[in-house]
Amino acid sequence: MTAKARRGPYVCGIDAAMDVVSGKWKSLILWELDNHGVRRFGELRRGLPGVSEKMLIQQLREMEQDGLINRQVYGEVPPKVEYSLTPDGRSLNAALAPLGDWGTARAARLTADGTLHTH
Amino acid sequence: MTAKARRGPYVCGIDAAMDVVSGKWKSLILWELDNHGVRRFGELRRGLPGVSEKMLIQQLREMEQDGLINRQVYGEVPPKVEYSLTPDGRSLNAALAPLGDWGTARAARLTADGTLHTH
DNA sequence: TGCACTACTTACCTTTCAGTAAGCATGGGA
DNA sequence: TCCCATGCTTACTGAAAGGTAAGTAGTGCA
Repeated sequence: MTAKARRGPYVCGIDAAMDVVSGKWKSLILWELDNHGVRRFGELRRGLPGVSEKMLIQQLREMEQDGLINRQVYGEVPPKVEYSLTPDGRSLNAALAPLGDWGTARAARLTADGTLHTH
Repeated sequence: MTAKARRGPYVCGIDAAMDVVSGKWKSLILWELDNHGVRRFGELRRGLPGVSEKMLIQQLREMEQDGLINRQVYGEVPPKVEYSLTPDGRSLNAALAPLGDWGTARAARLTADGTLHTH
């Protein structure tokens, strides 16, 4: 097996969720897809500044395996592939919302304190 | 600087929250401290089966730096140190709850499908 | 003829994360 | 005198995550 052997026995729910959402770009992919509904590979790449093609595909593949996203291939040339969220992906994104709010509030706190190094 | 140079500019709130909660044991530490209120180092270690002393301290120190936990040292011999959550730590734990529920539901789904390898 | 477009794939390297094992300081009890 | 307990610290090692750069296929267009 080349893919990660994950889905091990989990200590708790957070564990199980983290297994699926950890990875530098996954939450952003979730967000992009939830916002736009459907996105092509190139659109996603342009929507996530700094991601490399290798990383983007890697994360998309894992998310597909984990049942978070759908991958629709059109047999055209040049190739066309569309990605969208599954119901699981959408509910995960919803479950991440409070965490996002917490993070936003924290970032605001840090900026106010001058603790954040913005450059 | 020996500590991680984190708190970089964040793309979104999830990013900021993940920066602080990623790490193999942090969510479990949060959970333990929320459950018990106050715990000594040894109690935490015994409460997190499989954690090494090195990892536990590393994560506790980072969480302290991030303002999630309080560290109370008693100048005794043998040493005695007590850890507890700050208000930020408690609110983070609350924000993690929906994610935990999602993960629990997912784990249940996987087990029902027979997709999960339990041994 | 050759270049562009798209969605990948591959090889290689660096950085980060995590685990093991050992050592340290101090005082009390056997 | 030696060992035990506690809460660390340090050095070394391996594994995993992530980054860079280049290559691939097939068609259309200049």
